[in-house]
Amino acid sequence: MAPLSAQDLRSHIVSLFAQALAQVAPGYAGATLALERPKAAEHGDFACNLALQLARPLRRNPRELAQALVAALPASQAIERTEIAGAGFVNVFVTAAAKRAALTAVLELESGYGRIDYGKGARVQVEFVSANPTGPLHVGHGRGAAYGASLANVLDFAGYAVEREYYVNDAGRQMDILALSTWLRYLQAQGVAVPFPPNAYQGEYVREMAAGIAAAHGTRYLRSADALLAGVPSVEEDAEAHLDALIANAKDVLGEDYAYVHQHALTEQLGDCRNDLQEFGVHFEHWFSERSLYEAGQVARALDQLEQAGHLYEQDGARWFRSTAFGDEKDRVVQRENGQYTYFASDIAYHLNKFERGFARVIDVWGADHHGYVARVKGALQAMGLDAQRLTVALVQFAVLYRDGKKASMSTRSGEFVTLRQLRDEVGNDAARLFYVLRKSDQHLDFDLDLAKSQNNENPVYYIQYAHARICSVLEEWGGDVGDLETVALSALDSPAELALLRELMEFPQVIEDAAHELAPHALAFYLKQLAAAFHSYYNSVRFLVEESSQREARLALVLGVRHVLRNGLRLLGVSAPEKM
RNA sequence: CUGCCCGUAGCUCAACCGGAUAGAGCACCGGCCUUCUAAGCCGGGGGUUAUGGGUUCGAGUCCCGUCGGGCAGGCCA
Repeated sequence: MAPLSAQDLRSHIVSLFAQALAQVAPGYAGATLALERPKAAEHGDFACNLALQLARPLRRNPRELAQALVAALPASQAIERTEIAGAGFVNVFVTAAAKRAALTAVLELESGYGRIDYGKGARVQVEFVSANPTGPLHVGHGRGAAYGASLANVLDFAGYAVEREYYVNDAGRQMDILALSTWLRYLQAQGVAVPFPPNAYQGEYVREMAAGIAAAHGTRYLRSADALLAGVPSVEEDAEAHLDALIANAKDVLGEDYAYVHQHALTEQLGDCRNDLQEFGVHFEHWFSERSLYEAGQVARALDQLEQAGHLYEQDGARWFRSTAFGDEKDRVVQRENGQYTYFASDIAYHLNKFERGFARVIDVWGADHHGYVARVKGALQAMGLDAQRLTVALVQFAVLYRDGKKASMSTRSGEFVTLRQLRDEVGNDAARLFYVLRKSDQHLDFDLDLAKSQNNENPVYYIQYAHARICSVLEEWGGDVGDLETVALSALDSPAELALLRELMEFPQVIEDAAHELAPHALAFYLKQLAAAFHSYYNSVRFLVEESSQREARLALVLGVRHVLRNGLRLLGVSAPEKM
């Protein structure tokens, strides 16, 4: 028979059932039928629960229905046998020849094996990280980065046209606080006696930026403390008002020079963030500036649109969006009493902009602490007459670091947080990338630093990579040209371990589809562990470099196929596949 | 107080949008290196899926209550 790839084999069997269904229950011919992967090998390679699902509407005994389906199932060379089990499952056992043919497809497709057309080229935007450029990325951002990057890779592999985007919050108050913080440190370094507010950015990196400015421009930004502190309420009175007054004075006192300090701080921090992510294997097609929304008048335009649709109103001097009309708990302010737009206002404009760019689907990756924002953003989209269903917000739970079995401290603002860079330096990029996506994203993550660093069998990173390195080692020992293995006879592959491994390889495209559908890269990570386990088991059960050539070549072809899949999967997760360990 | 998320082996976690006997790893116990990498493999014990009800052929999964944990509830971002 002609080699069917795993994906083709699956759809081949689906079509057989569709034909059987059309004969047994013509009225339900259009029903969507899905094949399950049975957990237990005794249940075959595929299972169909169609009979169970049709039992009720047809008012027929499910086992009887299963009998009828099996009887109506067209013959196929790919099917060894079928059996009816349990309440009415139809278990399908695929022939060894069909499984070997799937391996042939793996060897032909190589790095393309597993790439599917599930997304049908639809444009999808994945926006992630989007941390304020006000300081180094910390370990919480790291999880969003690893999740978002892996997810985007998986979606791309599943046939979507993916665009990765980082939303740069370069317009808000937080940036002003950073600029102020930097300037205050600069003044202090110049010997000016100014206080440093407790709610300003405390980190060492702020001092470094100040030193950089001094080194490049000397005393150009030196001003008197009196002018800066004029009319500023005390910290004890109102810490936030204190900060805001200092910012206002800084803008006054520095005049044109304020823009330089602001821009310098932004450029420095964004650059640092970019480097950090690049080293982490995370890249973006677009870095989208919040400020550009204001400069292009898009914030005002978005609010006009809401205004004209009658979804805004004035109260207490502020402008509100009636988000309660769309299921939110309370209405939200979009423009403050002082005329300033809120963060929410630019977020509305940003999402309008996203939708206007024509994405079939928009995925926002947010920290779980932002879950309260989902309703209002979706509400705003609806209010503007857009289909909020096209937006999916993937909430990523926090990651908590553990060292020596104890929580490692992670407080914000105080400057005492563990940065992503520190984490990467400590455990390495591979361990960080894999550990971050080893859990379902909506699940809290306990990140065990000691485990991530350990070089032993407890560490899943090494477990998977070791499988890859072992294969490379075997192929090198063999010394032949792996290209030749593509066409060798595979009929020697017939042991239970070999058929089990073939079955694992066949599952890969389906794993990609599931991971894409569920937005769940962890499914891929689990699969790779499982594939590595099947390989290690095989490795210990049989010798590859045997005298008999057909057996030797067939086995080498099989492990070469495993290597392709391990590489493809690890690549999507941003983890390296070393050839030697 | 209100809303959202979560609760699965001693520990860390899976379970294919309701399917078959709830699965892995670690830890614990016992085995396997003169042969392609022992960072590996093989075997063993371990569960009332927090708890009480409900829905149906069938529930860890859906609905309600209770207990326990996390996160939100600014004219902050």
